[in-house]
Amino acid sequence: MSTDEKTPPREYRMTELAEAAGITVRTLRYYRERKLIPPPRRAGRIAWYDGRHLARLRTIAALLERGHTLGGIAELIAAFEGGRDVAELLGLGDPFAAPWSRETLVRLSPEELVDHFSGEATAENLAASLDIGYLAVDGEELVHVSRRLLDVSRKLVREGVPLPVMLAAGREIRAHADALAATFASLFRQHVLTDVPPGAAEGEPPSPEDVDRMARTLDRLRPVAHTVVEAEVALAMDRRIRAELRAWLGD
DNA sequence: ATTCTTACA
DNA sequence: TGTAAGGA
Repeated sequence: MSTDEKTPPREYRMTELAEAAGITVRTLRYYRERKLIPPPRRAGRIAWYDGRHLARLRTIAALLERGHTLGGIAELIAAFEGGRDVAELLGLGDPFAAPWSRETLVRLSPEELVDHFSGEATAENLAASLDIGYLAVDGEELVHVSRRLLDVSRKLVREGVPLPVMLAAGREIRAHADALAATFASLFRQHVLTDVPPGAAEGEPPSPEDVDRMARTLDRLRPVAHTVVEAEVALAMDRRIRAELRAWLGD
């Protein structure tokens, strides 16, 4: 049941945007100076802001509420935008566009998100989801990085798992997944990519050919990693279920 | 007169 | 972060 209010690409003057975001004009200007929000469109004397700016301001407010400093938020934003540029530069593009991947991005209006997680769609949970990287802000919409993760989140919440608890678990799993990815990367780096130069860390800039080969080779990690992790998790869950049952039966 | 920036506290 | 002063 989403109310179809008129949401044409509205634009805001400084004062309007500040009021909509619940901050002062001075603060708005301060955020802009600190590169926390993109520059507005300039029409002569007037600075025009749009929904993306408002969304960004809401994100900043949520992160501030959660205890982040302005400096930390600026780094997050820079890393997010910078990382995207680096990926495109390397020709990797959207990682979920790969043919082997079953991941799809899901665009959601804030209203749809509330529909999915009614009572639990709070500013804190939104900030946490942004922080983990499950959600990203794109203009006036939100983008979930994985249809499968989104579906399973809804299922778990319906099963009674509180969203904050689930997000904390997600954070934990993310850490393990990062460690797994690092293991695979190191494996390839040391034993498969032996003929590739050390890298930009301390040396000559790598040739475009090397960059290309590096990207392709690392890309071959993906199916390998998927298979190994899937099989190992299956085995681990098997062992765990047996152990839980044994403990429950009081063995 | 309005809208925004600069500069100082 | 508020605000007075000044440019366009």
